[in-house]
Order: sequence, then structure tokens, then C-alpha cells
Amino acid sequence: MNTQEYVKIIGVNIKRIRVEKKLRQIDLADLCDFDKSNMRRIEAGNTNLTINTLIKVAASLEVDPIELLKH
Amino acid sequence: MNTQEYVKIIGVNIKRIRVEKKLRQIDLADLCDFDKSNMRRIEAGNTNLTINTLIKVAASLEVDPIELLKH
DNA sequence: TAATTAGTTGTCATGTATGATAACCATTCT
DNA sequence: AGAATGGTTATCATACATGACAACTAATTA
Repeated sequence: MNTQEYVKIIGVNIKRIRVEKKLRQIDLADLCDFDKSNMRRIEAGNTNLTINTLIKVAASLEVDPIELLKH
Repeated sequence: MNTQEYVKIIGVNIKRIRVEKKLRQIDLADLCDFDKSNMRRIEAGNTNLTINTLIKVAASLEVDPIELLKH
């Protein structure tokens, strides 16, 4: 799997869990201390996110970062 | 766990698997198409690596990227 | 219709990951 | 001692993730 496919999967995972937790993009963005436009780019898989970003999102969603990589 | 701790764990995982596979840092760097100084920084946990980097290293080590996040 | 809500898109600045190169240290050979 | 090997460290340039902000669409509701 290449990077583009992988970041798309991560984005889908983030969105799925976010919706399960009944959070809006902006809520999650705030929890992560991100701008909402950045949050959107991440969910859309349009950015080659860093481990730091991955960890912040996972922490805000209260899941292990590994959960966000599952495919 | 914070980002610094996490990237250190990732570095340790990479080094462990690399040594198991009897590769030198420079071999892995070449496989990843990285400079060896970059490879070193990653193994030392001195860089907030991107998903792209994580995937390239995992592919070169022939493991799932998730393996590199385990702790 | 107008207002609100949630998300989308675009642009710019800044910080930092990475590429590239070079010099260095420690160990192990002959 | 000198050479080779594997790893370490420093520095600079470039590309890109992210922060910040603004304007937009689509859907819903009063």
C-alpha cells in the first residue's frame, strides 16, 4: 500500500471514530489544537501527517494510534 | 504517551527489526531511499516522522507499519 | 426568506522533516 | 600503526505539514 492510500485509510478511520463519538470536525480540531481546515485535510487523506498529529488525534478520540492505522 | 516518547519507541522498533534482518543502517537507508543521516535520526527518535516515512521503513523491513508503533 | 450548522476550499506564513554532504568517533581487522 | 567498517553529528537547502484566516456551499430550521 502506498502513502496516498494509507493516509486515506487513516482519514476514514478518524472520521468513523469521530462520528461514533458524536463529535463535529471542529470539536475534534479544537481537542487536537488544530485548525478545522487542517482537520478536514487529515480526514480527507490529503496530507502526509506526522506521528505527532496522529498521536494528538488518537488521544483526542481516546484510542490507541494503532487503531487509526488499521485496514 | 507523548510524541517524543512515541518516536523513540518507533526508533527502537525499527532498529530491533533491522538488526534481526542483519541490515546496516545504510542498507536500510538505501532501501528506503533515505540518506543514512536521516535513517539515524529516525532510529534515534529525533524526528517527528511522517506517515510516508513510516510506510517506507515498514516496507523495507517487510513488516506492517503497525508493527513499528507497538509498545 | 433568513439564519444557523457542518463542512469545504483557497491562500499565505512558519516551522520542521527530509535530502544532501561532509567530517568525526569507536571498533575491529591486517 | 593504518585501513576498513558502522555508526554519529553538524550544517544547509528544499519541500511540505500545519497554523491562521477568510469565504464559500449545502442542508436544516425558524
